[in-house]
Amino acid sequence: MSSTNNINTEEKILSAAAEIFQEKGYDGARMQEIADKANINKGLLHYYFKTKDILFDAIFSIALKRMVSNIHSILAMELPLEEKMDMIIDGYMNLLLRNATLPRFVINELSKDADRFIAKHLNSSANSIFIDFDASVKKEVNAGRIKQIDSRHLFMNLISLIVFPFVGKPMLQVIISIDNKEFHALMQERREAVKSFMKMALRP
Amino acid sequence: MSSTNNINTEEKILSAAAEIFQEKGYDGARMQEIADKANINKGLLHYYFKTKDILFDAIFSIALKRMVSNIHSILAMELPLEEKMDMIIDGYMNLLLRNATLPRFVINELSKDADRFIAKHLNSSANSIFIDFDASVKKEVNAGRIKQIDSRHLFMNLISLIVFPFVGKPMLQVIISIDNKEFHALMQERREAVKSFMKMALRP
DNA sequence: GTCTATATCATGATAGAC
DNA sequence: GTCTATCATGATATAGAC
Repeated sequence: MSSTNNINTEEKILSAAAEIFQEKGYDGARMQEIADKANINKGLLHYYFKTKDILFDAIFSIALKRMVSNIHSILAMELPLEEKMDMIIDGYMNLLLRNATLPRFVINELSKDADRFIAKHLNSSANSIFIDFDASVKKEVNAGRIKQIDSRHLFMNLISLIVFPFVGKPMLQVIISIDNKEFHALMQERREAVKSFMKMALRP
Repeated sequence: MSSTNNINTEEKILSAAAEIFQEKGYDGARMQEIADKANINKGLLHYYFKTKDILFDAIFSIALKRMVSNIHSILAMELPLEEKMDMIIDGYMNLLLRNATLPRFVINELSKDADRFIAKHLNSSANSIFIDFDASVKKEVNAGRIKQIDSRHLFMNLISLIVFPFVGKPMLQVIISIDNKEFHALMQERREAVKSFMKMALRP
């Protein structure tokens, strides 16, 4: 019997649902397609997750945490600014090279009703960790070790350089006209490219 | 009678559809909601645009062109690299400050089936304009006027810094924890922030 | 051109046998 | 737990009166 089967089936569902939801979004995803991908039928799918919303929330919650927990834990560390930034670059690039559609999914669903999702899925305690980053930047600026810059723009620049190429891939490919293979090679190099670009921009 | 009414109604539909599709995407948009926003009924909506797909294509085509035509025309110009980049920053930031949801919409729908959309909506002649940018960068690098850098990464960096904050707004707000008002103020400053960041990074 | 009413179909969800 | 119906809803699309 089936305490083992339970787990296998539920995991099969979650894994299938993650793929479908990430690829097509909540609105585009079909319970039938998720059931097919998990090799079960709709009835059983609804047995494990009563509604599409409940299943979606399970997937989205994991995705959102994956997307922000890295950065929160790094920002909370006691480290020099440069090391913090390098760690963020390494951490995110590793994550995104493995799961390129994650940020687009999170951003999209978040943008439908950000407040609701944040309240629902995030321990609001995670608040205001950014003030540490801000303090780091001001310290480095005052010590003359980096150029004067607004820490919020600096932070946005950092995240933009890392995340956007993955999110905006289809648009970038239209403009630059490179194929998937070239694109992938470019992303492999990008970890170091972003690190050096940030350092170049900040040198006094 | 109604040659005037035609135009007004069609424009009302296009304007309503643009709002709804951009906000909710193809899958999330409802013909009923578009009809409501245009102050007509579903029957009339289908009289002007036989299917949802046809209406969507009309909207998406405009959005895609708006998103890439700027940049294509600028890249095609005979101008020093720095001026080119400043023009791209100004052009895009103006566009996005006026229509912040445009890039997310384009990227999303594009990512569903990039090839189909590109073939359908873009004169494929627009190809390979990027080689001009590449040549500009190499010239500046060889002349020692900017730091050594891969032109494709440089281009990605430029677009990322401009576009991502608008696309990733909900996620950035989760991490930085700023409200809409602060965010808007930040975007107002950002035009100059990006210009100076790019120049700082490239100085030899 | 514009409206109301309706056909058609797809989807999320449930009921009930095994 | 798993499956096979089946229901109920809501969405696109059409028909036909005005």
